[in-house]
Amino acid sequence: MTDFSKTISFIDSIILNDVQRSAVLYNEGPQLVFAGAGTGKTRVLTAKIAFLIKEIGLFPNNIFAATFTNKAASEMRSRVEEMIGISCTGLWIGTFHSLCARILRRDAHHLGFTATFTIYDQQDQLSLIKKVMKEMGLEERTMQPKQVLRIISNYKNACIPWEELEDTGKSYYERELIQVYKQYQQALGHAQAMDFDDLITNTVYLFRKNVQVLERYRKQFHYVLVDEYQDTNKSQFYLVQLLARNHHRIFVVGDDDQSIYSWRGAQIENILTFDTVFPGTKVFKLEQNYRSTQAILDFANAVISNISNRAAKRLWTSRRSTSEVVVTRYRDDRQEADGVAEKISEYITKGITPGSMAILFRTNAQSRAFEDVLRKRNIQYVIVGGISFYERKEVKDCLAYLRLLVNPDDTISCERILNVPARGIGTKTQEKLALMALEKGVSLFKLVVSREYDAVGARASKGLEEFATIFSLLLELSENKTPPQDILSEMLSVTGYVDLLDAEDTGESRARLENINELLNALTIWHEENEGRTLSDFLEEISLATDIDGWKHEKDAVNLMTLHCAKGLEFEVVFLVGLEDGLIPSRQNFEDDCMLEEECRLFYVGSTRAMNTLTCSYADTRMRFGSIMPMEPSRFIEQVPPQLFRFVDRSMLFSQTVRPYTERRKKRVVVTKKQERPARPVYDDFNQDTVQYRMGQVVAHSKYGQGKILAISGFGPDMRLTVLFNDGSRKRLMAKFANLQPV
DNA sequence: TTGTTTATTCTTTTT
DNA sequence: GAATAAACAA
Repeated sequence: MTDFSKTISFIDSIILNDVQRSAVLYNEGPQLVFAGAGTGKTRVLTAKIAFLIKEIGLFPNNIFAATFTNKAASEMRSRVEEMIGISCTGLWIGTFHSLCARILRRDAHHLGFTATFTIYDQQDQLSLIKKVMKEMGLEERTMQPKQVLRIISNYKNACIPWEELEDTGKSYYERELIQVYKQYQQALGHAQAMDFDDLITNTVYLFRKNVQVLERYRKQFHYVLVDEYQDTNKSQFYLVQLLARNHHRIFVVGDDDQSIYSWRGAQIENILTFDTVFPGTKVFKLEQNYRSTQAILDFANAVISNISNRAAKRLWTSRRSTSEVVVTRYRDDRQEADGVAEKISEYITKGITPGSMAILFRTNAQSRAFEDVLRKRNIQYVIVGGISFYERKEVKDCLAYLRLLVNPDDTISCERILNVPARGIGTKTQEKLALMALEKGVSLFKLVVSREYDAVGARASKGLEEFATIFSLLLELSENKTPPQDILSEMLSVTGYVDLLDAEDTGESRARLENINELLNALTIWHEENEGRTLSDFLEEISLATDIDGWKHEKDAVNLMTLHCAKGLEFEVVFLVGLEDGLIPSRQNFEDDCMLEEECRLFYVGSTRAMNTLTCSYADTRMRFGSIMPMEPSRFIEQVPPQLFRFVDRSMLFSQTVRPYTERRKKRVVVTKKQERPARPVYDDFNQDTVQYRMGQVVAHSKYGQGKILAISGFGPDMRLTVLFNDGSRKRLMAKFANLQPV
């Protein structure tokens, strides 16, 4: 055993429990740390890195640490720096994608790529696959591009190149698919582009193909650490194995109960069979939860207990419960949103910071109802994730211009902006140009800029000339090392992009201009903070940004995000909403037991985000796909013993209110499994002092006389009634002051 | 070729 | 209900 007695004082300065401490100090070989939710995983990982540098004497750049988000990476980096008081700029910490991009920028020339290759996001991938399929004459009807992309992604995640698949296709369909895969990869190559999967797989291919390169990195990385190991896929596993196979200095942390990314190729087996791949693995189990109260943990444990194949563990806590878990039934999604918002404002009044509360949902589409109702109540909120800033049309247009300056082979970007803003280069001209480019063996962009294209129509010819002129100006600026924000603003004025939006002058166009301004600001700030780095670095950074990366925990804003996005976070108060069959578990996963289990784990992940208060809810009906759908409570809720939560039924509060969809509701009542529902409605203490009203009801007012209720909005103390009185006047009244008497 | 309208699919989840 | 594709007029 190595003697670390002299190190005790350093490690003691970090608060660790016994298991955490021994996991940090162990230095005899491969380590697998099972870290349940809220057990201080990040702390262990950070302490481990600090220990390796400070006590084992590794240099920061000897360490390869893969985290799940860039945000986690930069936080860990600064925590390590705090612990050891040494700058850790050399530390290789980041997502697998960022780390691989870094390797590939340096070494992808061995694979025939330039150092400035472009990273294609999902939109770009889709455009490219559609183009490839069109060239092959495949109908989108027979093969859905998205589906094709998913299959290709699966191949890549398993590190199976198309070369291995050629001539193995059993059916016509399969053979065509493999051809698409081949064409797609070759198109990526021609465009000097890689998609997200390529970043990992190409790194693996590089290491497999080129032993010298692999050896160089093996020598550099004395230690490999992986966070969220349960969410790694096969290619990531190969990568880790290639780096650590010889020295076995590997440390992985994860929790099989929180594996929620199998649809992205993640293999839960990676963590469950780790000790057979790395013999002599020492397993550590972190089971003390520091986050949640007993009630929340009991609830979560009950949720996860329905899963068959899991590593044995039992979370415990010493935190006594302050409140019970509540499950609320609502009539529809709007009432749910309103109920949650109402609770939130109650908590705010009690002095709980909005920033310590979160609303978690299964799909991004669910956020809208909450946004509306929070805005109405003047409660600040942030949506974490969702439609990324960098995915907006106008932003992507700008980025496409910049990308072309860095990578003239990037055909997808070129096609995107060749006619944006419109300059008379229509689809027909573009098709002609594509053909010419193919014949001459140059990229579309090079063809146009060098003006080597043959005759085209007069209008198109003028447009192309304009495009070429614009770019010769921009390229010149770029070569003269003009700051990127200046290049961009030059492009915006010379193309007339801004003028067009200015002229439009609608709410939408103004929002777009604002986004463009924000992009200019972001570029300026980045340029100031990253002296010496190139435009290519900026473009990479934003392509690989994770949803959570841009999120700064604001004190005054309630957080809205998907369950996936919430992984690794914690909040004092959590609202888990939309707990209905079809949503969670998602309808698409009904058929597959493995996927159903994953949905269950997702529910578990959501529940364990809560520190003090957990409120779950579901609705009887919900607006989906533009129409109202009847919903059933999630089967996962029904699997939890009823004594572990308090059931509150608010669905009967008003017989009819916002939407009069009586027919659907009648139908729905028949379908209801009455016995399986927790008994009779238990009315929340919420509404005791308000009177029940319904639409169409005839009421009397002390001053205005008799009238009929036309509409009801809000509820509880905020309920407002629109009443048509017999004298023909229409009044909007606060229910609690109006004192209306039923007639 | 461009800008309108209409039809259709779509929602899981993300690097 | 929104975003995209197809269909159509100018």
